[in-house]
Amino acid sequence: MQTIEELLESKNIRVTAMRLLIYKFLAEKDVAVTLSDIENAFEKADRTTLYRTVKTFEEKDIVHQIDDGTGITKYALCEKGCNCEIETDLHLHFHCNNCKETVCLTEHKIPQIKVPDGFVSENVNLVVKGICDKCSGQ
Amino acid sequence: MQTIEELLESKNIRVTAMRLLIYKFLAEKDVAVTLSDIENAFEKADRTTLYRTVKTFEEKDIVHQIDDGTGITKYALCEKGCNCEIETDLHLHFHCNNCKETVCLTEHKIPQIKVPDGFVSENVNLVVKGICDKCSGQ
DNA sequence: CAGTAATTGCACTTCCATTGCATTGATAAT
DNA sequence: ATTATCAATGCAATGGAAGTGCAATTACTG
Repeated sequence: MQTIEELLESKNIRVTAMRLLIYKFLAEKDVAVTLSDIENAFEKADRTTLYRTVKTFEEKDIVHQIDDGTGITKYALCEKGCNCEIETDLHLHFHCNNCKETVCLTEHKIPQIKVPDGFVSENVNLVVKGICDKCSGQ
Repeated sequence: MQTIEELLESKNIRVTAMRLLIYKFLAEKDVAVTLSDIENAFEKADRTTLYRTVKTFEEKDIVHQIDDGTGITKYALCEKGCNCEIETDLHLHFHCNNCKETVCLTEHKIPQIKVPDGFVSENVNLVVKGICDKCSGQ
């Protein structure tokens, strides 16, 4: 169990107040968030700073980007089971058509996808849309 | 074998010169196109008209929208094997990291994706990225 | 404590998607 | 045929998100 400071240092990222706050914000959310979500949570901070902080996290494999088809990029913390740098170890994402939230289904790996001869698969993005557990279970 | 006019009429869309031209343009492309692509092909026409024409086609299941992760919406004609209105009959899309083009792999159906209890799957979007046949086969 | 490099904030730009409104064009009724 | 009606088109403008340049600030190094 390492602290956030230790995590950032291990990735060669300077520890700043802003980064700690943004990391904590992401850590306490169990859904993927947009830049606007972060912006609303930190109205004092500048959009650009938030944008670049998230980009830095992304480069260092602290968060991963999610394209859930809404047209707005979302971000979520990479967790223990999420080896984003390994392209074959991608989990799927679920987008709820009801509450519009997107979650990582980390435990559900993407099955091997066959592509026609001549095509070389390097990466797979799989988004399942439907009704999430919170919205269906009432 | 029906004409384009008959197709449009069967979908209750008025046959106009613009729509015929745009349909033909889409029909002769074997890759998904952006609105800008269409715009470049029809410089005389207004962007809005092209936009709304494609939207109309989309509503009537003549074209389907593709989100290949580039952030730019692409469109492709629904073909015989493409029953877009039937959610369980979705094919996958392939985006080439080399030539940046996106194609529909209509013959490759998406395998059944299991989701956790409580989640209800209604729709699946699968984009495979890599190198396409044209770019790999030289 | 000074010097260097990275981080932050502000202003701006670009690109795509989308809408309002006036005008043109096509269908239906007289 | 002529007009009335409604859809389609074109023009202008807006909005949202992503991204960049530069100056000011903050954090590390010696």
